[in-house]
Amino acid sequence: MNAAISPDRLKSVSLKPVSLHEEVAELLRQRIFKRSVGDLEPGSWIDELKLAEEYGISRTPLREALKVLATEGLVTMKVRRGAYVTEVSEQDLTDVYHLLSLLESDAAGVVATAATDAQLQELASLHAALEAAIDTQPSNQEQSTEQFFSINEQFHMRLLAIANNRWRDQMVADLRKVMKLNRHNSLLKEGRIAESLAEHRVIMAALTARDAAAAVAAMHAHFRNGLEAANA
Amino acid sequence: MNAAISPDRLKSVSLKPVSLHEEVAELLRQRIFKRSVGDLEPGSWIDELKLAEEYGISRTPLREALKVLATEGLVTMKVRRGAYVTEVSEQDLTDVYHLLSLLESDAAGVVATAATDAQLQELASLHAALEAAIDTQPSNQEQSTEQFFSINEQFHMRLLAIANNRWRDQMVADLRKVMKLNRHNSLLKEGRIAESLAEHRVIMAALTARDAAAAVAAMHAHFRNGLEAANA
DNA sequence: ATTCATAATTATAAATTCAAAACCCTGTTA
DNA sequence: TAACAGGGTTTTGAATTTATAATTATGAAT
Repeated sequence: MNAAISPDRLKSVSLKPVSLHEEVAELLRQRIFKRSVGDLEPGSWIDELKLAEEYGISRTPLREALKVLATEGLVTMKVRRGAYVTEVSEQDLTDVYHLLSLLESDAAGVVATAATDAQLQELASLHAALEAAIDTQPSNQEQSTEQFFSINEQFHMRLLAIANNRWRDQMVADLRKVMKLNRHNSLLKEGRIAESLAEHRVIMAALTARDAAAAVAAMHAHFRNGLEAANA
Repeated sequence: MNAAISPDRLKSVSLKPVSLHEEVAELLRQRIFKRSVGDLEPGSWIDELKLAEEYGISRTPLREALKVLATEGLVTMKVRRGAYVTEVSEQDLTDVYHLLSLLESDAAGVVATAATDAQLQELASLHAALEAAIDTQPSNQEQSTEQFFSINEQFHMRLLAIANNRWRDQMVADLRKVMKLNRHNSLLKEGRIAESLAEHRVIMAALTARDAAAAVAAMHAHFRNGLEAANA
């Protein structure tokens, strides 16, 4: 199932070494997000001994990883009772989505105000790529959709990066993780691609016009529509 | 200096037991916030061995606590190099304050829209207490100021609670911790009490009128003024 | 004298061991 | 039959030990 972590992981996997507990945290995140039945389901108890054995490590780094995940909100720790995968209610999802919308909309406003022309150009390029991904009508529509999702994510990421507030970036990253705990985790449903593209056009226009208020409003609308689609 | 943690801490301190690493995390937070010279100053390396000895515990729970603080942003961990107290730049402070403002303003909007009449009444009571704390002109002005700060904090806390989004609460709590890393950590400067009170009046009026947009704007203004005072 | 190599020291990371709390099962009793 | 007591097992929490990376110190060579 899950291979043990190889001893030479550090050199083979990445240039800069990462501590074992962080690596384990990432592995656990992925398993939690998968939500496969019988394996780290929401609400389920996390068997430290079993996991440590699976990964071929001791309980120490595993427990450290669990504490990191707990601070991120992915697992919940009960004293003397161990760790449980956090259950996210519909209310939680709505709350988290609300905050994501708030943070990203604000970021859009900041970008409209403070971005350099070169940075706006970058976003414009990404937006153009987004348009292009749909414009083309390939026989393989799936690939086109996939590309759209990918570029869409890049656009949002780039926007946040340009807004240049590492604390917000961290918060958005954590909130997105929580969203992923849910089964309908996609922030962008299929079938909404055309609408989404139109919304992006409005956002881009507001940014280009350096109209902060409009950019905030456009991003808000983009998120609002996304939520409605997700709940449908 | 710092007394060792007594063995019977659990029963004596609180009803529900709390794990050692959480207790240590809280102690470390306080020490970091104190910013006394020579003791956990920003940027300084954290000596695990020394701290563990001071507290009379092993390195294991201490290291777990450090990982929690790292996720909160209070300390920074470098692989194979240990933990360092996070240095917050002026830029960081501005960024964090911006987010606090954003989150609390949004909360005000939510409260204006969704709070029950009883909840609004609660806030009104707190606001009245705030007015009263100033109205009285005691010979001891210090006590009055102290009371004002205390009630002010209660008001903001209650507002967040009523907005009822535990994820936002968590984020605000974390951001406030970061703000406390700074020397000018007060979100509310003395000498601004009269102005602050006036701003609160505007906020309260908007809430009572159930005017979400006005509440958001009023809270934003409240924070904007607070920042200017802090930078002065 | 400065630089590079290497040995010794120090500190972090992880594994292992130990202690104690919670859970579970069985048997007894009301 | 249900509830409770008690013992054994499991599992968490913390301490201790071990391994390894990084730093410092030492010394040799250019």
